[in-house]
Amino acid sequence: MSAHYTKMKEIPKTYSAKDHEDRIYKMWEQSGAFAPDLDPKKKPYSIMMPPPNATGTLHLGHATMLAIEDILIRFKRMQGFSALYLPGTDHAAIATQSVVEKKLQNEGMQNPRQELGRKKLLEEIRKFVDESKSTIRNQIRKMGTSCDWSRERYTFSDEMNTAVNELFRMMYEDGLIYRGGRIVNWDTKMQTTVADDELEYVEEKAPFYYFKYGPVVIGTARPETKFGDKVIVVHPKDKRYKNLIGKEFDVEWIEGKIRAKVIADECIDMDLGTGAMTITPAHSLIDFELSQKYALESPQIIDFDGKIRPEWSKACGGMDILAARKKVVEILEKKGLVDRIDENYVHNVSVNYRGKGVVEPQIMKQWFVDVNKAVIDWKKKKRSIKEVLQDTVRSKMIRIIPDRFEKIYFHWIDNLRDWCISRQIWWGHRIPVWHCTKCSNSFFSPTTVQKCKHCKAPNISQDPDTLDTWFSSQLWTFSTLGWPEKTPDLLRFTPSSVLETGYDILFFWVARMILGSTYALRKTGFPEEKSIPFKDVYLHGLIRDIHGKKMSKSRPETCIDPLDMIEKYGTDAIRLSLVIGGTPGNDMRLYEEKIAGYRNFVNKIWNGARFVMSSAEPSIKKGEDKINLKKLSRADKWILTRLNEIIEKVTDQIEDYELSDAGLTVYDFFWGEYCDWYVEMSKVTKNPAVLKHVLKTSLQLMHPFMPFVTETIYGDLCPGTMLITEDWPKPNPKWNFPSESDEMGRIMDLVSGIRVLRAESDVDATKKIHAIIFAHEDIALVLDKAEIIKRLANLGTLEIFENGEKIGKALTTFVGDIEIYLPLADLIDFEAEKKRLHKEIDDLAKYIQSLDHKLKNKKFLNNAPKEIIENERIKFTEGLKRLKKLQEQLEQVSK
RNA sequence: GGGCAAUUAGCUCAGUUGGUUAGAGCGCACGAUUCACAUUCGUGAGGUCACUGGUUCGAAUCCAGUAUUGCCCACCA
Repeated sequence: MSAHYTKMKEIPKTYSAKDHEDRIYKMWEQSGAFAPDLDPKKKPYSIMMPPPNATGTLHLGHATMLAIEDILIRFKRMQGFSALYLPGTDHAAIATQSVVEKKLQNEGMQNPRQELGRKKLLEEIRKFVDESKSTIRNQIRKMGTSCDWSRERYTFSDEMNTAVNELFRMMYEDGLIYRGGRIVNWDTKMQTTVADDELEYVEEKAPFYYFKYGPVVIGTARPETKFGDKVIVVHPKDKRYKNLIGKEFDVEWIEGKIRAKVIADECIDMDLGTGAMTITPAHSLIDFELSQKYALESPQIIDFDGKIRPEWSKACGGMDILAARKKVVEILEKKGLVDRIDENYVHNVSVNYRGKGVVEPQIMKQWFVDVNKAVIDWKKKKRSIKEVLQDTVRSKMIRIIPDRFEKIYFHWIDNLRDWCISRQIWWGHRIPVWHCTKCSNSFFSPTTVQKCKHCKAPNISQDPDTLDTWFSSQLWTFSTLGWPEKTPDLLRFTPSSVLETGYDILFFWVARMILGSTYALRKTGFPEEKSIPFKDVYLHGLIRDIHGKKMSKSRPETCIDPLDMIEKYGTDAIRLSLVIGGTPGNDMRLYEEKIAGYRNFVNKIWNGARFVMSSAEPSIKKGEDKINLKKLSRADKWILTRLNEIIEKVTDQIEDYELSDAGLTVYDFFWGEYCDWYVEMSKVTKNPAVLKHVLKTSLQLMHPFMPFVTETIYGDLCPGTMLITEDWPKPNPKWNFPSESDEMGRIMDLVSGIRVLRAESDVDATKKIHAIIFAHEDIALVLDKAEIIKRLANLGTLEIFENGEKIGKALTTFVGDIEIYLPLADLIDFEAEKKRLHKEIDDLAKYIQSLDHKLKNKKFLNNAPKEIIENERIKFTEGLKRLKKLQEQLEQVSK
């Protein structure tokens, strides 16, 4: 028993991820490998991690994001970049406050806001965030994320608050931020406004009512908003109503007589409903815009709790929307004003995507960011936010991957309205503006003030509202680096190299970062190309279940928890299954069998390494894997040539963000070429230096994808070094042996040929049979590799000749010119073999015929490129050769 | 209503600028435990590339249209 064998027994047969991952992660973290090397000669590469909610837990979206980002950062770090991967968490304003309020309600509180007051509720939330923050941090670590924890940031830290206030000041003084009474989306449940793109629509079937309103019939799904309607709008070209336009009259309505007038506007769709509508300016966007246009009143009908204001109706005052709707219809019915009711009307109800509270349009004083005011110095002109948003992408300063999202992005900008940034919740950055009740002026101040800036009176109070969470998120890429101070980190790492996130967040966040970054950095002296937040945007798809459906908590059987999967299969396996098979911007299906499949690959690597390290000195001593060019066998030359090709291919694929392909490239190479062939050949004759070198290089190539298993093995293979900080492999120009590679290709085909013959006959698979080869030109090659052929094809004896008489009573095949015979006389079912040959000859004949047809087609010969024609000719002659051999075989068998 | 994506083997997906006798993994079938690995190895069956036209010497690939599925945006008085 050799010493190597003893060593092998010490290594477990299967790789147990759990036994290594935490230890390896700790080693990386403590070594300082996650922090960027600040050597000024190194080029910067940076990724700002999209911050998960501080109170959240890791889900598949995070896991995908972390896997992709970590692959990129590890790759760049190994390539020698000064690679910064900055982690952080988000205070997630509305989401977090609603979670804590709900929690307090479950603990018995009726209305936490009222009962606790602002200060105490904020304390509660802060406590909750502090307690739960470590959960997500540890889960990020579990994914193997190589981010620099010493630079961790939080969107609601004091530093971040300084940055938010500074941005607010700049925008406020530029007149970009203004306060105005406008129609906003009011969430009656959370008691706050929400932005336009935070709305979600739920389809609902509701009756659609037609009411007689004076001389016209109007249609509506919302009778409860109609108390104060006194303007009828029709299309100016509508013949039905032409003579009514401009007229006034009394109409009988819900609460008695109303003086109504008729106006005309182009915005009316004549084909919709009756072509006439009354307007409710306070609770509909279009109606509001009309009321602005024609200077109409806009009285509030529904209050902020979603109830009818009492002054409108004795019967309905204080009622909920649905109850009031019923009541109004009842009243109108009694008055005989209901024309008809369509019961099958389907419309969309707006809800807040956070918490799903019903959203009502309301007119309120809110803070807005003007997207049309030209204030940014951009390419020698003052430009608006909208213009800059468009230019950064149109001019390719920012590249969106996949590029089809650029169109979606432009479309979004075209429809962009001023951004409502104030929220009526407490958990968030407070609006740094003070109002004076005496002179009714407002002014900016980030700190507490005692007196009004204008009239010096002490009657001042801070604006009660907080900022939309995306207002602070828009600063993420540069406030994390110290802005507004010009820190070395900021100067070095901005713009980020790539922003990686899900496509569902393109508008919420990606667009707003472009907005915030270009504005703030241009204002503080950065040139245009340094003011963008990132150069590339990589958008990953959503993870779905095996049927392509969204994973949903209501169907737990379809849900995959990444942490469970890590526990069961290891982090490397889950990382691979989230990356392989996915392309940017496309959703991907995930199921447990897939993860198990990649776990098998992880184990394959483990065992490949186990073999190599047990069959040679287990570790590589310094310089020992230097390859001696003079001592290379054909097999060595083949695998080294392939390795060179693989290095080049994988590098290109990762550079091009083709991560799935890159992963598959190393997978196929390691398993299908290195293990299946080279390692098997090494069991006959081995070159330990090459064996180890290819293993070592493969580990380097696979490391970004599967950091744990590769680092674990590397630790044994190259003691004293850490894979995470190793150099990314480069192809070695000396290892280019195309002719030996071709030769080995023929040897492998030959082995496969024999295997096929064996499998087709009823020969016991374990039986060591005899084979005869006529190798012709390849005689030296086949003689050289005879032992390998014997072993891989499981032959007992092998005779090799340059040439010879065709052998009867044998199974035969050929590879190129090489003839192979398995003289198994009594074991062969010659009838079956004849049948097989007939079929093969028939298929081949058809194929040759089609080629012949093609090669006789003058149009083909005139139009196709030379190489293609040449190729077809080769295929044709090869086919003929093969056909001839098959026919000879058939003759032999038939004898 | 507008737009985007997908449609290839039983399942999940590849298929580079048009030129392969259309591939992989899983699953299935048959066979294999001599010392890296049964989380393994070998072999195989299985496809009118959704449909209809068109462009071309040549189409899974390009164009037009249709169908199915999913998503996004807008509107819904």
